[in-house]
Amino acid sequence: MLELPPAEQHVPNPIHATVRNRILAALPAEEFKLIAGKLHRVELALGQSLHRAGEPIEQVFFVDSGFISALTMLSDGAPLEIGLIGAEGVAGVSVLLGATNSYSETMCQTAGGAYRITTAELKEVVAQAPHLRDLLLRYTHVFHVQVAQTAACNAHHELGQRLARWLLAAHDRSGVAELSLTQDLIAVMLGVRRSTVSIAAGTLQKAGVIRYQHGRITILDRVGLENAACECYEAVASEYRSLFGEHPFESPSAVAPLA
Amino acid sequence: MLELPPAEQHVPNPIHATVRNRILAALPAEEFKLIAGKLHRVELALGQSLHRAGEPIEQVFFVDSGFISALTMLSDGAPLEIGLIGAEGVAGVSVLLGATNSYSETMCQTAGGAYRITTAELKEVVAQAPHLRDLLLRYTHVFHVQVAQTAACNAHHELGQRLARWLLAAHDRSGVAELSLTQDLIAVMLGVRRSTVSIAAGTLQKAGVIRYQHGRITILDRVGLENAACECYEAVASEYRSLFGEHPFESPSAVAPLA
DNA sequence: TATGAAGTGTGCGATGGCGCACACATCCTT
DNA sequence: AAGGATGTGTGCGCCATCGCACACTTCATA
Repeated sequence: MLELPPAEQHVPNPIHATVRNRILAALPAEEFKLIAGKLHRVELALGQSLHRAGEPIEQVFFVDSGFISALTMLSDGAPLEIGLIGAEGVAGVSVLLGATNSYSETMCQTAGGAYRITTAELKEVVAQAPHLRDLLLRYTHVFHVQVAQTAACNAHHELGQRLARWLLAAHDRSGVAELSLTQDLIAVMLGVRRSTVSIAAGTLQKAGVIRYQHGRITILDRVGLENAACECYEAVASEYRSLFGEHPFESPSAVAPLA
Repeated sequence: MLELPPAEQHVPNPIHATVRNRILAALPAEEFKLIAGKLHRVELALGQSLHRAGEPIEQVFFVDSGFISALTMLSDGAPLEIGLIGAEGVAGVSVLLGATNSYSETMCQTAGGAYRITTAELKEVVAQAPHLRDLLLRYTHVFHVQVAQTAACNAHHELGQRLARWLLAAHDRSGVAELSLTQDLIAVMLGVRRSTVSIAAGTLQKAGVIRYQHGRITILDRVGLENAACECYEAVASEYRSLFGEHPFESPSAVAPLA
C-alpha cells in the first residue's frame, strides 16, 4: 500500500486548492500537475447521461459536486440504480480494469460539476502516477462493495429502510440538507412504484425525520434517518473509511490525510 | 490492452497443461513460471470458507474445479449470494485493488480444487507479470458486472427466473449436468425460503427442464433453462465474452486466445 | 389571479413471497 | 429390513409491494 502524504502540504497549483473531488484533492502536487492540464471542467445538468449502457467509455469524470447514479438497464426498459457516485469518486473507472464499454448507464441525479478526461489520457497519466492509480483502484473497490451491498439490500430490506439508506447516501454526496428530488425519481432509482415511495416517505415525514415539499426533500434529523436505515449504509461507509480514512464525505480540507 | 499470445503455444511446464483455471491457463509460459512455484494445490470441500467477511485476505485462490459463492453477510445473520466464482476466476482478487480485508464471505458450493497463493506473493508476482495483472483486473471487472446485475435481478425478477439463472451459472462453472445441490442451499444463496425454491423448482421440473432427486439436480434441457432465466444470465456471460473471448466456460484447450 | 403542469397522498384488489407447520419421499446406516 | 436422517412437496394465513386509478396540493407562468 502506498503511503500518501497529506495533500494539503503540497498545493502550489491554485486550481488544486479549489478541487472538491476527493481523489484529485488527495493527490500529491507532482501527480496533480501531471493530470491537471488534461482535465476539463464540465457542468452536469440533472438527467444528463455521462455514459450509455453498452457504449464505449470515452471520457472519465471526476465528480466535483452534485452526484451521479450508476444504473443497470433491464431489458424491459426499467433502469435500476446500483450505486451512487459523488465527489468521493469517479464515473467510468472501469476502463482501468480493462473495460472498453460501459455496462451501466451513468447519469446525473443532482446538478453539479465534474472534471472530465479522456480515457486514453487517463491511462497515460495513471501509468506515471502511482498514487493516482492506487487511489482509483481503491475507489473501484469501494464502489464494488457499494454495489454488492445493494444486491443484498434489494433482496432483503424493506423499502422504508432502503429509502432512508438512499437519502443518507444522497445527503453525504450532495453535502446539503435540502435535495431536489421527486418521489418519482427516487422510485426509479429504487426500482419501486412511486406511490410506494410516497408511503415510505410519509412515514419518515410523520416521524419528523424529513420534510417533503413538491420536489424538495429536506433532511431534518440525520440521526433519525440513520436509525431508520438498514445496516447497508453503514457497511459501505465503513468500507470507505477503512480504505480512505475517517471522513469520507466531508469537504477535503476537513479530511485527514489518507493512510 | 495487452495482446496475449495463445497459451497453447508456450507450455513447457507440464503442470501448466493440466491447469483448468482459465486465468492461469491463459498465461504465457514465462509468466506462468513466475507464479507456478508459489501456487499450492488445495482441495475444497463443500461448505468450506475461503475468506471470512471482515477478516484479512491472506490467501488468494485460483479456482480450478467446483465453484465458490461470494456472500454478503447481513446483520440479521442471513447470508446472501452476490456472485459465483468458478474456474474462470479467482477468489480474493480485491487485494489487487488495495483491499486488505474481505467484505464478503467466500465459500465452496461444489467441492473441487484450487491453487492458493499468499496475498503478498501474488502482489510480488503481479508486479512482474503484466499479462497476469491484466487478466486479473479484467476478471475483477467481470465479477463486478456479475454483482451489479445481481443487484438489479434481486430487485426485479421473480424467483423462477432467478433460479434458472443461478442454475445456468452453476452449470457453466461446474461443467457437469448433475449437481449436488439441495433446495435448502439454493434458498440461502437466493435469499428466499426453501419452500419457495421447491415451488419454483417444481415448475421447472414439470416443464421437463430439470430433475430433482434428493440433493441432486440434473439439467435436462439447457435451452429450456435459458428460456426460463432472466436476461441477467446472458448479460453477465456477454460481458465475460467481450473481455475474455468467446467461450467463457469451456475447457481452456477449446478456447480461442484472448484478444 | 387563474390555469395548467408537476408533484404527492390515498384507495383497492391482486400477487409473490414470508413464516410456520407438517406429511411424504429418498437415502444411508445398522 | 427397519429406522433415522436428510431432503422435498404442500397448505394456510399474512404482508409488502404491485398495478392502476384518482383526487389533492403546490408551484410556475400567462
